Amino acid sequence: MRIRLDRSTPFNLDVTLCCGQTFRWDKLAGWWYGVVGERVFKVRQTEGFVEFENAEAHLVRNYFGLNDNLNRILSEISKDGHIKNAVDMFSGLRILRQDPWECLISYICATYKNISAIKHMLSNLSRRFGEKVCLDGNTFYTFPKPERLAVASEAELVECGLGYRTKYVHETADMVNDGLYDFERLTRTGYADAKAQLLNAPGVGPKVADCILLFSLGKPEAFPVDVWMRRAILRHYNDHFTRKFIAKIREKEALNRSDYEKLGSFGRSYFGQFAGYAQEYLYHYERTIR
DNA sequence: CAAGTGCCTTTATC
DNA sequence: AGATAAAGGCACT
Repeated sequence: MRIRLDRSTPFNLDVTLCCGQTFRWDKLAGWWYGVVGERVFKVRQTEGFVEFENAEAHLVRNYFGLNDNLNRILSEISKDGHIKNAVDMFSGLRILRQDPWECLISYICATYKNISAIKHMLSNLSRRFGEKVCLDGNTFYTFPKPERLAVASEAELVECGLGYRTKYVHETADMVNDGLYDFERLTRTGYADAKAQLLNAPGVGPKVADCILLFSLGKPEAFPVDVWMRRAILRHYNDHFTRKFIAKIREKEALNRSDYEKLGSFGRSYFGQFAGYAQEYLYHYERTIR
């Protein structure tokens, strides 16, 4: 099965899966394999097409954000030379629509870790607590259900390499298992309200919440600011802030909540309703070019 | 090869 | 309010 990609639907599968928004895809013999829900999606990009197996076209379109009008989004965020450069370089990078539960746990785990370590942790969690699914002779695992992580012992979670994140994951799994989060409803809730609700979960601060909102809850205005984005802002957008503020965030190890929100609202007011796309292009640029 | 640094931060405490 | 320290452990240099 395949989806045609014409000039009005730019897409770059490799960049989309490698840019650090998702952690459980593998490229084997020219095909990307990733578990989406209960199923292993098998996907590759060829001239003019996205080809896929073991999935349905509407699910592929939804997961890879192919319903978003990327040309319109890119022209809307292209406010200056720097972002235009990043957009030209990685054009076709799309924001995925990931599973909110998996995204929530993934980004709780992601705090203060590098991407390879995050992949390692999530792979451990899935292998130990998920369901085995095979395709083309390769073994994959679904992401563990909330009820499974809720009954896991903390010792088991520590063995997956979660470290101090263990109790956050465990308690958040409890909350989700108890029905405290209706992700379906959160996708229909406004950005600020949905964010406030996510912040009630342990291990979820403003940055983690923004990642969940952007990558799984369909809030393209979310503008996560991690160390790379802070660098990008210091390097290319410091004239949008006072000298004093820039000096402060240059020196400090960690951003406090109000400084974080200042940077986030800059992103939203400067780049507009698709600030999250701008963030992902700038983030990827900063990580690959630097 | 050892040791140091950094990592898509949050929370507790003062 | 705002600053500071502590919290795994792995990958990279």
